[in-house]
Amino acid sequence: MNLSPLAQDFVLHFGEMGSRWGINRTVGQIYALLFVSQRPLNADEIAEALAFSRSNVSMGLKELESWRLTKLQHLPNDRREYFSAPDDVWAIFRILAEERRKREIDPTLSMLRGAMLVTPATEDDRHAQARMKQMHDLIEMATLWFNDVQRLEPETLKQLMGMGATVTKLLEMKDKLKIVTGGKKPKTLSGQ
Amino acid sequence: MNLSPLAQDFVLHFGEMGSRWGINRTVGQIYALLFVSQRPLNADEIAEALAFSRSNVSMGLKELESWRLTKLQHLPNDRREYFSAPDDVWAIFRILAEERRKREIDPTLSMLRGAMLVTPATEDDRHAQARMKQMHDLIEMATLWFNDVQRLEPETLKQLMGMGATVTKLLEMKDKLKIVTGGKKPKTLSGQ
DNA sequence: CTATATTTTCAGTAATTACTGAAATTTCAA
DNA sequence: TTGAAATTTCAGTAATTACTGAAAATATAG
Repeated sequence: MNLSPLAQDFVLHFGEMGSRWGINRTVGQIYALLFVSQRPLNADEIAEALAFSRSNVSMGLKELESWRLTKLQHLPNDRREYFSAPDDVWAIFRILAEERRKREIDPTLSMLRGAMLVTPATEDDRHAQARMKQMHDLIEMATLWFNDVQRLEPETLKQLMGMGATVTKLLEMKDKLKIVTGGKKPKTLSGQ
Repeated sequence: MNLSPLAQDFVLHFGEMGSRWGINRTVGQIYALLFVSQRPLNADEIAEALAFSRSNVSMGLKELESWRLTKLQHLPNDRREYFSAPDDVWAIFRILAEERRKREIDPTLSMLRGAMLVTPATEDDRHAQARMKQMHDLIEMATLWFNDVQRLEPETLKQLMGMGATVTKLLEMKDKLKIVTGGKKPKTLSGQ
């Protein structure tokens, strides 16, 4: 199994990035390889193509599996397991984002929630707690929003993103629409 | 300088998270300390409060400075530099997101752009390149969107996020509004 | 069942990243 | 200027994270 320069570049890059994305190099390369491969690969093929030890590949695949980033299948007259990447290109980014939320956001949110419950003893603590509350509210809002967005269909998400900067225009429109429907007077937007 | 349990918890937690957020433990703790502190602190005070070496604090502050996450000031009759965190709570998240984009997205995007220029030699390469294009288009769209959103005023952003799941409803509204501006009477909105 | 192919686990080691202390540099009052 | 206070740099070391190879466990054909 020798990779073309095109595939090799992609795989190596994904490996380097992997460590920045919170998955390690091995996992990144394995995913990249499966992502561009036209046919499912077994663990030995992966180990050979990437020059990793068999055990490393095993661990990497296990991690990808736990994130549902592999599809597993068997070929006729072959006991070995064959792996491929899901067709959906969003999959990897959804998973990376989701894992990050779990590791990087949720613990902070719950720490801050705990801090909100403390009765501050000193003036310093009162100030500290007020600052933490600012941060808490911000993160909570962002998290709720993220949850909502994450549930959107890829197609809707695409549409939403495709609107790009017009998102502010939409906000304005929202207010205009309130006028039309006889609702409250809209606040002026501070949008630049 | 001894920290209250409340502040201590926050600072230690931010330190642990720091390494997950792409800033290191030292930098995380220093920022957290400045964030909750009511008054500016000098480097020695920071080193003492966090039990880090003076040099480590120096490097950490330099990094925070490079990200504009500190305000620097001087006190009367004191040569030392005093540091505090910007009031804006968004600041840290904006910076973290921006740094990540630079480190984690942009290099991938340019690698993929390069791959798009190659003329595929084999059927395997044709397939690999098609997959890469899918990924490229997705990342490019997300990046453009991110750039747009990043430029929004905190107030507008807050409003946008506050809408949460209704974001889909907004998409619907967009279509309805077309009807409105086209002269037809609007339907009642189901927006919660 | 038994033998063998396949996969997984894990202790040890390698590679990476973070931190310290000593020395060098900068700043500024006198 | 000068020299003491303040800050920064950096080589060496500590701590963390990733990888390997050997051994154990699991699965399946006969």
